[in-house]
Amino acid sequence: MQTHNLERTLAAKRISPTAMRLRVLEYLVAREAAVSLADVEKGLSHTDRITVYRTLKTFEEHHLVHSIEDGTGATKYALCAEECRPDTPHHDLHIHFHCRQCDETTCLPSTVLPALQLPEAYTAEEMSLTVQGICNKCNHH
Amino acid sequence: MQTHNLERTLAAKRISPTAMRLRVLEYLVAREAAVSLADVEKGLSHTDRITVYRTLKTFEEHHLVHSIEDGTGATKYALCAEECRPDTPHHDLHIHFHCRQCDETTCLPSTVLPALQLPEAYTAEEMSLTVQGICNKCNHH
DNA sequence: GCTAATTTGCACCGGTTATGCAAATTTCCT
DNA sequence: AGGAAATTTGCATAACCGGTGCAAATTAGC
Repeated sequence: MQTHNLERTLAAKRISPTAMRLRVLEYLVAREAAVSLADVEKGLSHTDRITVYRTLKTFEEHHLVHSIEDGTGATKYALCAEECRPDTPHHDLHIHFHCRQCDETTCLPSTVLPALQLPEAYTAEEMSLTVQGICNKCNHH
Repeated sequence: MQTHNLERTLAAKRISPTAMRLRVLEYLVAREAAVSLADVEKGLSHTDRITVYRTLKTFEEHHLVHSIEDGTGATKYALCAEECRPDTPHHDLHIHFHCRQCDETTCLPSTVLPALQLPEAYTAEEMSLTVQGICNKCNHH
């Protein structure tokens, strides 16, 4: 994502542009990796944790971000791809990569999930694939 | 797994067979689905939660069980397949299926994960694939 | 500008994951 | 079998994450 008009981004997902939401979105855009609630709280000064929490929930409900469980225990959030529409169920069917060295979690949208053959009588609705390892930055010393 | 000699199972993974560990293992064997710490605590009477917690951690360290993050917030544990050796890194490269109706999480070992093509310079060490949906039992009304 | 709706900030709760430490148990050795 | 050393257990206690209720502040609609 580049050259952001933050208000425009919020409006596209039908989110009222309050001061808090603009600050949180600005923080999300600046960061490449997925962020946790604690990350945002530390990154922005003079903010209430609960308000940030609800802001991220609002972003998620309006499909501006998607939540990621990367195994660290804390839910992380990353901006959705442009294709995510505010009214359709969004699918983040890409890999979420957690680097055990720098502890950052990143979306790998280029890696598409292969179709799965589930056993008889199982119905899949959602899926998530998390990979643990060493990311490209940490591999380049 | 069938006709268990519990002591033998523990010994194979180099775990001292204390009374507590035998009880927890017995409970794990009896259950088909993955169990949470709270499940074990409720299933066994007169047990200390912390002790069960540490017992499961010990089982995990010795590769008797593997832990699963199914999105419910609580870590669940399931017995490892026989191939898991106590000294090698264990791979639970099967699907973990969480049924949103009966709320049970099961391992689907028959469904092998296809090899992934990660982007340049990413090194994968572990991965987990969780699928949410309706399981076979709940689909059969 | 004024009213209604939404959003924010504070207090507070609950569940899960953890740690420290003394008592109990198990292991090991003779 | 007995007794010391190592491990394991149980209790107290705490950190952390996610969440709700409610009144004050802010925003939106007219």
